[in-house]
This record gives sequence, C-alpha cells and structure tokens, in this order.
Amino acid sequence: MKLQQLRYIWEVSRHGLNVSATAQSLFTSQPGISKQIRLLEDELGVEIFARSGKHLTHITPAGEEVIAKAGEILSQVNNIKRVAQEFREETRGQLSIATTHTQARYALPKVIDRFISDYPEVSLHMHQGTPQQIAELASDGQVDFAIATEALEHFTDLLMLPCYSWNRCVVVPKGHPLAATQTLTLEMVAAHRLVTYVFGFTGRSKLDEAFAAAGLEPRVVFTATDADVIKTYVRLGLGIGIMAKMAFDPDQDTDLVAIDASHLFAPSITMIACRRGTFLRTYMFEFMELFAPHLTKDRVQAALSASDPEAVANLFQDVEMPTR
Amino acid sequence: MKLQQLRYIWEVSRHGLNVSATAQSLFTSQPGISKQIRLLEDELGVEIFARSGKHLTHITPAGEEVIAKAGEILSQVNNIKRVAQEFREETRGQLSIATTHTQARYALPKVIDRFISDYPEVSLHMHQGTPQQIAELASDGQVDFAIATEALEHFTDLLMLPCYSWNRCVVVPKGHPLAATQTLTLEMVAAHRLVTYVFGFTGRSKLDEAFAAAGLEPRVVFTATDADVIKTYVRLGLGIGIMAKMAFDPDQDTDLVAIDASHLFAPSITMIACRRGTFLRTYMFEFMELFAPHLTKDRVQAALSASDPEAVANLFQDVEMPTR
DNA sequence: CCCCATTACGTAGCACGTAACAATG
DNA sequence: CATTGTTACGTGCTACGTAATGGGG
Repeated sequence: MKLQQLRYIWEVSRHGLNVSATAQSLFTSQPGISKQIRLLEDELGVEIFARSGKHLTHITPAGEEVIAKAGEILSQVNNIKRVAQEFREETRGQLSIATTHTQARYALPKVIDRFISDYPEVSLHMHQGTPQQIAELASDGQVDFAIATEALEHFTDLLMLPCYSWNRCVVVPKGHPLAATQTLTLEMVAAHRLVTYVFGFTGRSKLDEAFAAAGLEPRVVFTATDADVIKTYVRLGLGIGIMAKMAFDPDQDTDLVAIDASHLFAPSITMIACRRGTFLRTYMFEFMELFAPHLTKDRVQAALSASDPEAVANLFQDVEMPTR
Repeated sequence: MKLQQLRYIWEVSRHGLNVSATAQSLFTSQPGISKQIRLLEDELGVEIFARSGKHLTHITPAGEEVIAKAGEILSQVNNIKRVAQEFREETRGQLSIATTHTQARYALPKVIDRFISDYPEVSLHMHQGTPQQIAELASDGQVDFAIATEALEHFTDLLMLPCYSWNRCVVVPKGHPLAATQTLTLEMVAAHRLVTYVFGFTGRSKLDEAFAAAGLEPRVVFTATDADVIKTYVRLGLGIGIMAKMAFDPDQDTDLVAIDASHLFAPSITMIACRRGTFLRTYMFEFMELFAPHLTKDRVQAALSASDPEAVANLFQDVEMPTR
C-alpha cells in the first residue's frame, strides 16, 4: 500500500469517478492512475470501484470505507507537513478563509488589515460563497476557516466557535415617514414593503421566526445576498431595508437613516469553523483571536482536542455584544 | 513522504531510539532505516530525532507531533486492511484479547468455547497480564480488546463498555466457625486474617473502600493476583478468603464453603475496552455480544462513532447482575 | 574497545510516461 | 465516432542490502 495509491482513489472519487480528469488535475498520466488503483485492489483483494466494461460506474461498499479512511490518512499527511513548516518557519505559510459577503465586507477588513501587518509572510486566500459552499470548503479541508452565521451546524466534522453576536437595523431613505421613529415595532415594520437577505443568508432565519411568532406576514419584495444591494434598492424606494446593523456606515450612507431593531429580532451569532482533527498553525490561532478576542489559543485547543462539549459551550458565554 | 518512512520513525520511537534493534525487528537493514529517516527529515525540513554524534538521544518537539500523527496514519492503514479482509472473507481473521487471570479463568471459557465453534476460521490470541499491561496493549493497538475490572479508565483513547456486574464471597475451609453463618457482617470478616487480591487487581479497591468506610482495619496476611492462589492458602488455613463469587466452583471446591458477601461491598463492573477509531470486524462485534448480550453491534457502533457520551452511559443501565 | 549510526555503492524492482488497444454510449 | 479505461513496453528513479567508515560511552 502506497500513499499515492490512497491519494489516487481519493481523488478519483472526488472527480466523479473520471480517471482521465483526475489524471489531468494531478498532472500525471491516466494509465498510471489506473494501474495503481488496480495494484491496490489486488493487494487488498477487494474491488474499490465497480466497473461496467471500461467505465467506473460506482464505488463498492468496501470502497466507501477504504476511501473514507484514505481521506483520514491524507489529512494527517497534511497535518505532518504543517507541523514541519510550523517548526521550520513559524511566521510563514498559507491561510485560506471562506466567508460570506457580509463578513468579508463589514467584519473582516479590520482583522485582515491587522493580520497581514502582523504576518506579512503568510499568504492569505479569501474565498467568497454561500454559507453552504463555505461549509463544504472547510469540511473538505480546502480552506482552513469558514466564517458565517448560518448553515455551518449541519457539518459534524466542523468545530464551530462563536465569534460575536449582532442584530439588525431598519434602513430607510432620509425623509421617510419611519425616519423619525424612536422605537420600532414589528407591526410598523410589517406595514411596509421589505428589502432584506435571501433565505439562508446572514441570519435571515431569525427574521422569519420573529414575524411568524408575531403572526405577521411581511411583504418581502426584494431579497439580496448582501447589504450593499439592499441599500441600493432602499435608495430606489423599493421598500425599507432590514439588514445587519454593522452593515450601515454613518459616514458613507449619509442619504439613509438606520433605526435600531435589536429588540425586534433574536440576535444572530457569527461563527468561525474549522475541521476537527487538523493541526492549526500559530498564526491561525492568532487570526482567530484577532477576530474574536475571547478565542485564545488555549481555549480553542481545549475545544479542538477534547471531545469535551463543555469547552465549546463555555465559549458561548464570552461572546461579545455587537460593536456597532 | 512514504508510508514506510512513517512506519520507520514510529517503530524507532517505540524501540527506545535504537535503530539497529528496530531494523532487526522489522527484518530489514539498519542503514536502510537510517537513510529513510534522513530523507523524511530532509523533505520536511525538520529534525525528528536529535542526535549527539552518532546516537539518537531524544525526540524533538516537532518529532513528537510528527510521530503522533504517523501513528494515526499507520492505524488507519491497518483499518483499511481490516476493511478489505472483512469484505473478502467475513469469517476469517484474527482476534487478540488481553485479559486478567480472573476473566480468563472464570468468565471467558464459556464465551471462548462458543466463539471458536461459531468462527472456526478466526485465529484467537489471548494475552494475560496485569490490568495496567492489558490497557497498554489495547491502547497500542497490539490487541483488539482488553477485558478487566480495573485500571482501564485512565486511557482516554480506549472506549470502555460495561459487561457484567459481580460481587464477592468469603471462602472458608469446611468446619470453619464462619461456615455456618447465614448473614455476614464486615466486623465478622475483619475479625479474621484475610487472604485476597493484590491491590489493583479484580476490584480490590472496592474491598478497601468498604473496610475504610466502616472504620475497620482488616488484617490482610496474604495477597494474590488470582483466586486459585487465594483458595490454595485458604485451604492451608492461612486465613479466610475474599474473592469474586464467580471464582468459587461448587463442584470443584468441595472442601471449601462460600458465603455470600454481596451486601458488604459495592459491586464491581467488568469492562471490555477497545481503541477508539479502529475498525471492528463482524466477528469482533459478535464476540462482544457473546460476552455481554446487551452489547449489540448497533449499540457498540453508536458508542464508538459518536463522541456521544450518552450512548455509553445508556449501556451501563443494561449491565446484568452476576450469574453465579 | 564495543556498539551504533552514517556514508558509499551496486542492484533489483517499480512507478510513470508513451503508444497501441478495446469497449461504451 | 468520441471518450474513457486497460494492456504493453521501455526507462529512469529509488529503496534496500552489503560493505566500509566514523563517533561515543
């Protein structure tokens, strides 16, 4: 059994059982892969892929288990490489983060700015996507961290750590009837046409829950995946906006008025997630702590290593309230 | 990075950093191992072993982490081989069990007898040792199961499953003053010289606790690691014996009288332990169920896979009371 | 002075690439 | 007929064994 054989079956399964495509992506020849897979199957005495004629049709039950374990092995191999680099050059390496528009646009810039000045030799890669995509990237090990508010909880191989809690504001154009309101009610909000997030984005679920609990049916006339688009359509007069409070910028958005709506909706908690069982570089811990100061290296390691649910639960008590 | 390189550093660290001894045990040449270790270190850019002159003196911090991860990998490699054999020939393979005298002599024979007739093609290996040794064997992956009553709880990488609950009896020669007693008290027992288990064996701790709680200081004049020796010295009149009830055989031990002492001591629970994260063959599940009928495959798998502490806790409720 | 790891060197095996072949939709 | 996996074959690399070398305790 060779590591490359395990890598081959793993990659082939990730490429929809297409050996040729796999060979291209690995910059090697396709007969080489075929041969090695056959050799592995011979050695194990079990077929990993089922063939019909000259095509791989599906993965055998035995193959499922073998491939899963091969994935574990490859992930540990990566960990070893990381450990080595950590001890060789502590401040050099890669950091890949997948996140949503909201975080990338409003929460992360300050943190990133600080991070790249602290660790100039770390090459940073940001990936933007839907919460679902983000979680998958982290779960596959393609990125180190996933940062989002939704959809991370269904991936059991991800460890989720709470970063900060936030709530919403209602945004209206200057001069709008609601602009002078001191204290909003859900009824007042529901009386207008609404512009807000698409379902599954940026805590949209908490919004729906609040309206449903009050027996109201909001007229959502436009949904967007980010606050910049929401603000644009509020400016056009399409409706009033409901969005994350931190997405309102008093300096920039001078033609709009933001009205606090924290008392109307349950707060959302933005999470950072990383794969369980992966080795984290020092600068990765540092990044976490920059983003959420209560996520110290010690605490995160406790939550990571321990199958100790308490270590994670405790972290929720330290989540800070929104800064803006 | 090659699997053999990982195997080499793992084995060298297990052989007290003696490369020559490692080479012998692996039936290969010692320069070969040296070379491969060097190649791995070069590739990683980190020293795994610290050298003084021509000797390996200790493992570097980086080496510690690398070796730990290498161990994980090798364990997964074994799992893959097991999976393959499971699908190839379901009823063929190996089963290695480490256990104590008490279990091997009194609890296991019936189970083993049944097992070898159910699975004649499985080659069975039994290892006897102290509870400590047993736990280490299981923790190292050298045996599949450890069966004992004590000392398993300190190994966090072992999953412990409760098998059966048992208690003690007092053994005296026929004609001894205590022989006619209906209901023993701790004071009556403490009035005699005692022969019982060595500390750390077969639930000895529960014995000491009971006497201490009653403010009694038992005069233990002889300690043994197994009941056969205890019975021998009871026959010699050295004192009265306290031992596991199941170790008394009415057919065999006709010259002795056993008096129930279940009400004097807290019951002990015999456990079966296996390493977390290892693939268990079908016949291994079957063995567990033969030994402890409430340990069905489904339940054990739930306890194994889940980091779900409840799945294990539930099993404790099903522990049967002693059969003899 | 013995033990042990490293260096040097030769060989056998094997992983990989190119090219030809076969089968499927 | 285009795409894809398998077989055939040659080559360059490398893992491993034997022998020689060098340091430590």
